[in-house]
Amino acid sequence: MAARKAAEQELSREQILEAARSLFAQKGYRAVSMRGIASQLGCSHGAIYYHFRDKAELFCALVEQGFQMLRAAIETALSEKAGNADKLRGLERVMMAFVRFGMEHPHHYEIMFLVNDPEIMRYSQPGQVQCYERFAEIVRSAVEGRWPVSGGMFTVPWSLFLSLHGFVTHYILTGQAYGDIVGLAETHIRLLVRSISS
Amino acid sequence: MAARKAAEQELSREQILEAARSLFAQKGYRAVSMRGIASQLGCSHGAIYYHFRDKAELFCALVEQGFQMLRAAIETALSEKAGNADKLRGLERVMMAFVRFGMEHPHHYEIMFLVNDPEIMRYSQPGQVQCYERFAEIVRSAVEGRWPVSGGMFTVPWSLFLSLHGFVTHYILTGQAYGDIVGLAETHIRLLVRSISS
DNA sequence: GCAAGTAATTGAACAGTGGTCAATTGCTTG
DNA sequence: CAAGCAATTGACCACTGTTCAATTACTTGC
Repeated sequence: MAARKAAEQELSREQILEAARSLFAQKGYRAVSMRGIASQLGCSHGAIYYHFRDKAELFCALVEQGFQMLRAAIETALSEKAGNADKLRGLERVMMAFVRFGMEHPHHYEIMFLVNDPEIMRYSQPGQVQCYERFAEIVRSAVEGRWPVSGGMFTVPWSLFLSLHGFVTHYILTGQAYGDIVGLAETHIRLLVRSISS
Repeated sequence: MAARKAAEQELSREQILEAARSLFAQKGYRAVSMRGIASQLGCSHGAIYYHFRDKAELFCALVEQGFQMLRAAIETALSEKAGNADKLRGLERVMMAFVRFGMEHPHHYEIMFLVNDPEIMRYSQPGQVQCYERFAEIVRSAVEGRWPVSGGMFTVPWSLFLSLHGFVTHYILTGQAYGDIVGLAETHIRLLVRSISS
């Protein structure tokens, strides 16, 4: 006792992603229901399951887009009229870009780095690995010479990342805006860079 | 068409907390249902609502206990045959204690520092503030002299905390055990302390 | 000793969730 | 034009947190 829509109004993967993106960005993962997305699209919730296996898969498609955005933000920050001489400043800018990205796309960040729902962890997220690899490369390049990079695992990039991660995580939770914490972020990052520049 | 239990078998707040604690510790906040807790207690789910307003209030009661544990862990670490001479080592031990606490009580930590459910954020958590104040005090005391503590907001303790927070957050998410990451934690903390000891 | 009142418990009911699936339909191809 | 396919529907299931009238055990006043 159901029907099929006319070809013009048929549901596309892209349309679903777009509606879902705006909803997830407003309310976060759990607060958005498949029925909610469907009603925004003007279709039934069952239809979405034809295009995506479940809510998690739908969401993870958006997450991968998020990592692409982050990579772009990092490259942009790195190439800002780089004082190539001072790679540490470049690193600082990259770290700021990371914080900024997290604060300006909190719900993206949340799922990219902060989701423990098994239903989401099922899906692998290659974008995350790529993103971190790039960051580590930038750190290594900035530290080169000042620090014994070889000899055992070089965990400095990882420590820096986790320290930024803690910052972003906390301020996302408290719902603050990027503008409110730029100063604190700069102080935080300067302290971190200080620890590797001596 | 219901009944009341005999006085001997009546439900106490403590019993509920105990059952809930073990369940939450195993499965986390969302994966535990009120009906699940009730069935473990051998009562109906409605009965719990007589003792706690809602699921969030029940959980937050456990969180406050968590902060008490954390404070105790910090004090213990600080008083471990302290080389009072070297307060930086004491700080390192306190930071390790923090990481250890997080890793050994991941679900406690999760709700103490990682919950964004509005339903839980409604309840204020005084324990968190107290805990951080104590930590900041220890940092200030360790840094005294080496660093311009006065003059503007002294954000170093906050930066250190966020950097630890990022570490714990990440490894809780990946479900690792404390033993697996002690080494990494030590490296991380040494890097952080390095940034304030120069 | 008994009646009234209170405190605690129950389970049905409600509105919501994610997910499944037979039935139905529009479109496409032979 | 008939057969088949692809897309959509909405009833349905099992579950969630929460509410609340009804019921009962215990306590208190007389």
